[in-house]
Amino acid sequence: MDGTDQLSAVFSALADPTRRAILAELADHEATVTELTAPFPISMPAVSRHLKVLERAALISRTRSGKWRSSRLEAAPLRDAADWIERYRRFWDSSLDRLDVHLARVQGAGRATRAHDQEA
Amino acid sequence: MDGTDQLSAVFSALADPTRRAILAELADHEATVTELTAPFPISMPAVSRHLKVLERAALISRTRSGKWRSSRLEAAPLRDAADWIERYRRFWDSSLDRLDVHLARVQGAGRATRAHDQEA
DNA sequence: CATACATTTAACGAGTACGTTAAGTGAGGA
DNA sequence: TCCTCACTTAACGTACTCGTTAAATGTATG
Repeated sequence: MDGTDQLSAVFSALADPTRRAILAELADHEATVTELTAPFPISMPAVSRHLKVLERAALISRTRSGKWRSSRLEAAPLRDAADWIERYRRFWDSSLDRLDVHLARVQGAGRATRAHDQEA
Repeated sequence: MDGTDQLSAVFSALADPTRRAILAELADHEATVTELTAPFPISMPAVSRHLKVLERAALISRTRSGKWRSSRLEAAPLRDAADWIERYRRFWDSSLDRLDVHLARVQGAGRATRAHDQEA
């Protein structure tokens, strides 16, 4: 088994409430480490490490702008996570007549065919 | 922050490939611990612990049938996880004309209004 | 009752996660 | 150049994860 496959890294990153909150923040706007630290009762080094985890999971990208490092949301891995979970939709979505809508979206146009690991 | 909120427990449970594979197994059929152990190169106690993690995350329920304990998939928490991720769909779903389909499903009929923690 | 079978719990070890404070790096500004 | 600001890395403690093997536990069954 791989040390850390992509999907595991993503779910693992999402397992922390602070990191989820950081992603929520970044959904609104890019932000520097200082800005991201402000809302939380933890130190800047702690936030810096959270950002590193998110970066390793490819959930954010970072660019240097002079003295500041700006973090930007990268949602592609969330798509993979969503795709994985989607397989179980039928187990909670009681109205099966919605399946067509679901399939329409999953196989929907506007998205190129991507290779998916079959894993689980 | 909470010791372990529900969503964190779910994402944390999903972060392990073995546990994801167990869920995939249970999607096909209920299974005993022995049956669930067979496909994996780990000991039964290890699987037993994975099942405990999944149970704490409410992703499975278990019933005793004589000598055996059967595990059953409980997908409700996956719905919560999916709902959380869905908020970011617009960041990877470039074709915005699919938004209506998305909204149709998210707010779709057949699902009672549920309370959602606003958290992140 | 004794034995076997299914599963869990205990005890241990290595590795990782998450927080802290203190020290290091790198880019501007006086 | 020296100082400051933004951020990262180092060092540390505590706690949790994931695996192991060995010892319970609990439920048939001979």
